[in-house]
Amino acid sequence: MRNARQGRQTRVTISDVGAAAGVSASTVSRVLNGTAKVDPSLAARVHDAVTQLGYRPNAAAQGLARGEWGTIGVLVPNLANPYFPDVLKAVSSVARSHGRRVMVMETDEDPSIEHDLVEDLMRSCDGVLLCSSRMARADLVALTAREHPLVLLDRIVPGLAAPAVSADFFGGMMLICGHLAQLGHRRVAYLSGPEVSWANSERIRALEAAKAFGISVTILPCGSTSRHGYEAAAEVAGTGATALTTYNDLVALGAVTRLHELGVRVPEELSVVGFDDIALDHVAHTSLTTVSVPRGQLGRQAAETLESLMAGKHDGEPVYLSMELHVRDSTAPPRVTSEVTG
Amino acid sequence: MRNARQGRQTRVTISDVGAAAGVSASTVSRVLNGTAKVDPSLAARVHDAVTQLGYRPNAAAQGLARGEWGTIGVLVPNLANPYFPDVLKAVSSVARSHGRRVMVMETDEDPSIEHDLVEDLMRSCDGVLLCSSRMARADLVALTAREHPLVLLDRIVPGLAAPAVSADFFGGMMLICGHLAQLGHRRVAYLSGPEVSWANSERIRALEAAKAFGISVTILPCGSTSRHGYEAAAEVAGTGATALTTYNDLVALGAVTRLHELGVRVPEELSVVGFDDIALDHVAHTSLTTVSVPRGQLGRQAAETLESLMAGKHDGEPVYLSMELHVRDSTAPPRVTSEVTG
DNA sequence: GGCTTGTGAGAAAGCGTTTTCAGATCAATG
DNA sequence: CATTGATCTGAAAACGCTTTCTCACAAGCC
Repeated sequence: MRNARQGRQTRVTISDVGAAAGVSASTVSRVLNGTAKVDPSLAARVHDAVTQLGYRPNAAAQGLARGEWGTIGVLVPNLANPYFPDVLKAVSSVARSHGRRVMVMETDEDPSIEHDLVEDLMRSCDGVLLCSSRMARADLVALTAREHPLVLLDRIVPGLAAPAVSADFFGGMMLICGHLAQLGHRRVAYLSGPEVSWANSERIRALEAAKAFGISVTILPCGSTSRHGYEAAAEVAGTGATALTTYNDLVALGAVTRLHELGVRVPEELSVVGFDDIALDHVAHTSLTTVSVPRGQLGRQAAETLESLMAGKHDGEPVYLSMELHVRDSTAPPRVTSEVTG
Repeated sequence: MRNARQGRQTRVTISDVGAAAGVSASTVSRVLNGTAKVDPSLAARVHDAVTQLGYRPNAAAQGLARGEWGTIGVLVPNLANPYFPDVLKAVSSVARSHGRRVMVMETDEDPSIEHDLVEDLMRSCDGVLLCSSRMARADLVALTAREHPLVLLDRIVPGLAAPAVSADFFGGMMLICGHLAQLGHRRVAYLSGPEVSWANSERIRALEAAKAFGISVTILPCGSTSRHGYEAAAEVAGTGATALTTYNDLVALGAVTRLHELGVRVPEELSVVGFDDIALDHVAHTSLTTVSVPRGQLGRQAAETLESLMAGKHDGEPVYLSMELHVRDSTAPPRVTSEVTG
C-alpha cells in the first residue's frame, strides 16, 4: 500500500501539467507562483493544462518545500461563547490579507488538552494564536521556549517570551466598580468565572482594589455560561449585596432570568452588571450595563503581532486594550431600606 | 533564502534524533509510529533522544510521505450562530477518535468565497464537511466531481455524488404548521432566511404544503440573525397573521423583543414559533415554541459518514434526521375578534 | 566577428518523513 | 557444522513541490 489513496485514479501532479504543456515542472511552478519571468506563450500553455487537468498543488509538498504552511492556528476555549466569533473574523481577515488560512480549534474549556492542541497546531501552522489560555504558567513557559511564533490573546503572563494582546480586564472592572460606587452601592457580589482563568483573576483583583471606593465584595463561584449564571443567581440574596457583577454577559443574563423568576426586580432591587458587551442584540429584553472591548481590534492587533513575529520582528511589551463602560438599564441606585423608593 | 525560517536555530529533524540515539532515521520512525518491532533498548534510547531534543515530527513531511494529512476540514457559514458549535463538538470528538484534527473555517455567509475555501480545505485535509452550503448547485457538482471525500450537512442536493446528512427541515416545519393549525391559526407569516439557503427553501416548501391544513402564508424577507428578526417584526402587523413562523430561533427572539416593544403581546395577540431550539437557555425570558434536531447526532453522523467515505466506503442515500416539536410559551390559540378572550 | 552579458528554461538537489528493499545477525534445524 | 529462516536494522527511494544551478541561446559591445 503505497499510500492511503485507496486505488482511486492517481492524483495529478505538477509534472503531469508540465508534460501536458510541453514544459518542465520548474516552469510550471514559476508560472503558477509568478516567481520568475517566463515566455507568455509557455505560460498560456501551462494555464491551459492546469485548467484542463484540474491541477491543484499539493499543500503538504508546498509546505515542505517552502518551509512554511501558509496557515495560522487559533485555539479558543469555547466556540459557543459569542465573544470569539468576532475575534476570529478579524483574525481571519488579517490572515487572508497575508495569504494565510486560519485553522481553528477549541479546547472545550478543558485545560488538560490545551497543551497537546497547541503542539498539534505548532506542527502544522506557521504561527499560533492562543486565546484566553487556561494553561498553567509553567506549561506556557515550556511552550514559548519552543521558538515557534506564538501570540497570547487575553492572557498576560509577566516575563514570558511570547507577545500578548489583551483587553484590560482590570481596568474594565474598575470602571464597573466606579460606576456602582457612584450610584451608591457598597455591597457587591461577584459571580466568578472559571477558576483557572486569568481574565477572571484580573476581575477579582480589580474588585479587591475597589475597596478604595468603599466597596466590599462577596465572591460566589459560578462559571462562564448563562446556565451557570442562572444556577448561581439564587445565592446572591444571602449576601446582602445591592449590586451583582459577573464574569461575563452570558452569566449576567442567566442571572437576570433567574432573578426575574424569583421576583427580584432588576435594577430596582438589585443592579446587575455584565462584562464583554456580547452582541445578543434584541435577544435579551434587559439591556445590560456592561463593559466592552473592541473585539475586532483585539483580533486584528493580535493577528498583526503574530504576522510580524513570523516575519522575524519581535515586539516586546504586552498590549492592553482599554475597555469602555456602557451604562444601560440593569443598574440603578440601591434601594435604601430606611427610605421609601418609587 | 533557503526557506522562511529566518536564521533561527535550525529545526530538529528525525535524523538528528537518530544521530543522538545512535540509530537510523528509519528506526526512529518505526519506534515513534509503532509500525514494526524494534529492540527495546534502542526504543528507549530513541525516546530519550526525542524528549531531550524536543523533537516533533514535521506535519507536512508526514503528510507528503503518508499521502494523508490527518485532518478533516469543516466549513460553516457563520460561527456566531450557536447552532454550529454543538455540531462542531460532535464532529471534533469523532475526528479525534479516528486520530484526526479538525480545521474549521467560516464563509461569513458569503457564498462567493465558499467555493475557494472548500478547494483550500481539500488541498490540506483528507476530507471536508460542508455545512449548510449556500453554493449554487452547479458549483457543488463541480466540487464533488473532484473525487475528494466530501460530505454535506444540512443540505440535500438530489443526484449528487457526495453523501449528505441533514435535519428534516420540511418535516420540522410541517410539525409547526400542524401545531398552529390545531390551535386554530389560519393566517401565518414567515420571516424568511437567506435566499440562497436550501434550509430556508425547505421550510417554505412545507409552509406551502400546509395549505392542506387550511393555512395561508405570507412570506416576509428577513435573514438569519436576531437583528434581522428585530427589524422585520414590524412588518408582521400588516399581514393579518395570527401566528409568526421564522427561519430560526435567533430571528424569532429578535422578533419577540421588537413585538414586546411595540406592545404586541406574545402569545396572546400573536403566536411566535422558532426553529432549531438553540441553547439560549436562560438568556431569553420567553421560552419559544420551536422544533429541534439532535445537533450532536447530526454532527456525529456526518463525521462518521465522512470517515467511512475516506476509508473507501461510499454509502449512498441522503440521511434525514427527523425534528421534534417543543411546545412552550410562545404559542397559543388565536384571539377570535368576534369573541371576548381572557 | 569574437567576446562578454543577460535571459529564460531544464536538470537536479533538496525539504523531512515513511516505507520498501536489502543486508546482517542469530537461532534453529537437518 | 552448514544451511535455511526469521528478525531486526540501515540505506535508499519516493512523496510533490520549490529553488538553485547550469546551460543554451540571443543580444550588445568594442
